[in-house]
Amino acid sequence: MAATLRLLRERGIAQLTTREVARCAGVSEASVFYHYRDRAGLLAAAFAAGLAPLQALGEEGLAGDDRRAVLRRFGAALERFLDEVLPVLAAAQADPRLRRELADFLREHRAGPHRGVDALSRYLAAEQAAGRARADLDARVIALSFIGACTTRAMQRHMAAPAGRLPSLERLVDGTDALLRPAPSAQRGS
Amino acid sequence: MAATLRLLRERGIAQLTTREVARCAGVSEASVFYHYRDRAGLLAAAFAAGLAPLQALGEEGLAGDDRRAVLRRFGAALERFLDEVLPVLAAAQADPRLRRELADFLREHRAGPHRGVDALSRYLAAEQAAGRARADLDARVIALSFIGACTTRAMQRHMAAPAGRLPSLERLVDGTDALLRPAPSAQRGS
DNA sequence: GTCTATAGGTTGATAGAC
DNA sequence: GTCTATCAACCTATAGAC
Repeated sequence: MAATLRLLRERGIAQLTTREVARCAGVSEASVFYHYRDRAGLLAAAFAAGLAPLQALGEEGLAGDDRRAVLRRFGAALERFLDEVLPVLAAAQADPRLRRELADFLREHRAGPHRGVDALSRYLAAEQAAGRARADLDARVIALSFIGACTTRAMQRHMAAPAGRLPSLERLVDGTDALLRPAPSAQRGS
Repeated sequence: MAATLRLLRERGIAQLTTREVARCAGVSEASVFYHYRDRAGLLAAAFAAGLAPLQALGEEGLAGDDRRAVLRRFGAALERFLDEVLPVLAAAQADPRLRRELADFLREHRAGPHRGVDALSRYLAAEQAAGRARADLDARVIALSFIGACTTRAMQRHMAAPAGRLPSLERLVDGTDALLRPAPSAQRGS
């Protein structure tokens, strides 16, 4: 399975043949079929293993006094996570059957982008409730925007496009923190 | 070529065989090889055609009096564009050779997420210069965040995940417009 | 330029010994 | 459970007629 995920991430799904997996794992091809029944079973297991981090990415780290530190930690964890998972998600788009299996998996585990949005927007709403963030902003929209920015950065990296032309994570964190800060007038008026 | 792109988007790259393309286009398989030399040539041509919208998506529509209308138009165009292009980008991840070709294509045409970020942030900077948007915000960060949000929405749609759980485009536009508005104090102070 | 026919190679999967 | 040997199907690509 380790060999399968490695091949899937490094070479893509096209070269992920049962032969290559067996060779890379140092076993015979028949062993692969004995354990996973057929290629579809192997891929299903690989997807379940490759997407396991989906559930692990909870709201851990989404707490702390320094909001910029919280955003930085969350953004960095999200991007690390996407670097691992994006290749697997992309591979599932190669075949309609795999696509359906992925959709079922996401539905069954209630996974998807909205999970991160929910978690982050809860944190932002708490910041608003505590008076540390502008209360007139839409927390879910900010959460989606921040997560979307991290996702776009990870995608650009994954496509090996010319890097360094998108704002850095540090700049993204600073900019997001800035727009959350209550307006000076509101602070004076309290 | 139309048949190729249709198969690529609907069934994924795994089932994109020269046989199926020929059958779907109503020609013989040999014709495919006559025109595109080999399967790699066919795929290269399909990528060039499928990614053509990358250049078309300029800053058109990024002007107008009503900022919310501008954002709505830009966001809708971007999501339509992504619905077409994401399947092609995903397919390129199936094979290392295709991946390199895609990276070269993006480099050569200076395409990539940063293009949209540049265009949108120019518009936002103009809004700031005109005093219609908070001048203390990082325009490039806002642009990346808005584009990232649209991208994440398109990705969720593309993965056939349970829809409707992310903020709508309308809500995203309203929320982004809101955080851009100058603070009341700044308006009074002028 | 388009076709039919076919070669050559790769892949998924099975049989059967150990 | 793991191996070797093998098969049947499929896919890319070419040859040659029209």
